[in-house]
Amino acid sequence: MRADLPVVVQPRLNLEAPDVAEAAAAASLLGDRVRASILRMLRDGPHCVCEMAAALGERENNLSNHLAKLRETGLVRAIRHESNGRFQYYERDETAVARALAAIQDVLG
Amino acid sequence: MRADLPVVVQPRLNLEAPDVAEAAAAASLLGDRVRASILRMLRDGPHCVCEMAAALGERENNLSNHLAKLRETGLVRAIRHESNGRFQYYERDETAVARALAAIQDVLG
DNA sequence: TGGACATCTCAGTCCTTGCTGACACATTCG
DNA sequence: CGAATGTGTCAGCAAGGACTGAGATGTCCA
Repeated sequence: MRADLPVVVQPRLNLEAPDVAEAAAAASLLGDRVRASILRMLRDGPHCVCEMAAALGERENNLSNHLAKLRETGLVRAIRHESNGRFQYYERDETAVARALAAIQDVLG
Repeated sequence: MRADLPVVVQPRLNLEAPDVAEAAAAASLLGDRVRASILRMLRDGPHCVCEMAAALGERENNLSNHLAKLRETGLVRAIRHESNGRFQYYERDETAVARALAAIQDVLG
């Protein structure tokens, strides 16, 4: 099912550039295996840094770097464990994640 | 509306790494402004290289490089214009695009 | 309080990747 | 055919980003 090609011989030069800044920024974050894994794991609920580091076979400080980027863009936030403040838990900001997905959907959908 | 934190004091080390390879690969392509713009513009129908290059303010060979990457991963395909073979038109492979979106949706959804 | 543990920060290094420039190839038109 | 135009390819360069190592901070427990 292929759309018909335009019948013009001259290319249409009035095509305008779409605004994909938000989608590209979100996709850029998702483009890294570690960050994509983090967001996928946090889909099922909060996890602490050491849990995710162990699951991914990455060092804790490396994961902390990636979490910082996700934190700066608002996709995740850090929360303290009530009974054990030593572990740093993270959870997704579902509103921000939904916005990111919507931006990507506008490009691909 | 925040999910309750696990009551365990010890971190759960049995967490397994999710498979995000396809999502990360797709997002990596989308993470570039030029490629994201291409996919967005092609959403509304085929366009030739010079049209998109003009719209984005990019050189044609640069666009050709990006189109090559999208072609290699199957997201777009090249088609010839019937009445003017000088212009190279591109269209999306909607099946491949839908797969890419589904992979990303599995991570963010 | 001191030690162990979990995390954060940051500079340095290395690798990846986007852009450019030059050239090759194909198609159209005079 | 030869010139002009549109596109593809590729090496080289430069900028960006991921990973590491060392040190600092904060929390729990003996």
